[in-house]
Amino acid sequence: MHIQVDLAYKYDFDLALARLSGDPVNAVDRGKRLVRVPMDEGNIIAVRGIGTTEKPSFSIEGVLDEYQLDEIRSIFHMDASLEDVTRHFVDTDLAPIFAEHAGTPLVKSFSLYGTLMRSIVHQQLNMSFANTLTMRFVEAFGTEEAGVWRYPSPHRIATLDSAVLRNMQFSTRKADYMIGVSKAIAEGSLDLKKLKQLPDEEVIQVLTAYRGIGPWTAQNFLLFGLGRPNLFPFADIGLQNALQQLWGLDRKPTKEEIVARFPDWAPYLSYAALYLWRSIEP
DNA sequence: TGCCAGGAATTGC
DNA sequence: GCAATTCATGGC
Repeated sequence: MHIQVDLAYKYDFDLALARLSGDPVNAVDRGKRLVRVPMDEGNIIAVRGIGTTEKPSFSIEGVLDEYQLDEIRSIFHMDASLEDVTRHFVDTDLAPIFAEHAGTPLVKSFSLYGTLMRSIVHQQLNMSFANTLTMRFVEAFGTEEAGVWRYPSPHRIATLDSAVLRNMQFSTRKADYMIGVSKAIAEGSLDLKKLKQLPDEEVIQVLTAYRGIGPWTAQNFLLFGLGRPNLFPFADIGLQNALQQLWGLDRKPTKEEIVARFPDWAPYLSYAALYLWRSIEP
């Protein structure tokens, strides 16, 4: 079955697909304007762009109920207006990049656990190598169905010896982080779904209590895992580079210089981050 | 070749 | 408390 979803605001699906395809785990076909989403319930839902940026329309394909349709709309940010966000930044220093990439939605990750594992892998590694490692992790321990990869269960990773990951070119430290967090989830002491109900600060407090999860990883989880609108990972080197370029600095901006802009950008700090990242992507 | 990469923990003062 | 150091390896 397929359901058509039309949006009344500007939405650039091709940009969304471009960003999603940055992670090779995602089953994106930019030519067919299609992405297939492995749902937590086990089924796979395809989202196909059948409209334009100015007149966005989507075909949601697969067996799904009302709950899953809501989930898809939430993941792809088809449930709130991007116009409000864009309008908010018109009078700020970020106006040019919001104009250039207008309609870029905040698309969430397809898996909460995957977001966490991927974030740990990406800590202090270049994107290319980090993506290679993430894909290697998923292909070794995850599952695949009809060309769509799914992150492994935390239970599977919890039982691994760190040497196994070490042999796959993960650092011993990263391996310990990933296994440790997976154990907490497998044992039930860490429930990622429950974090949905907590405010940002409490989520950060809960997550950073675990070895390997610092502020950047926790903020990343809030932003791309839970889709929270007001997070800015100021420790992110990519964001620092984007701001250095935007502001024409010959050095990286200081934390103080970045935080000084927050009053203007709030309550949409996540979108400031999203569009800044977008501004330095090819 | 040496520095950097979508950090975090540990150590040193 | 905060800065410096360590981790670990591919990319350029």
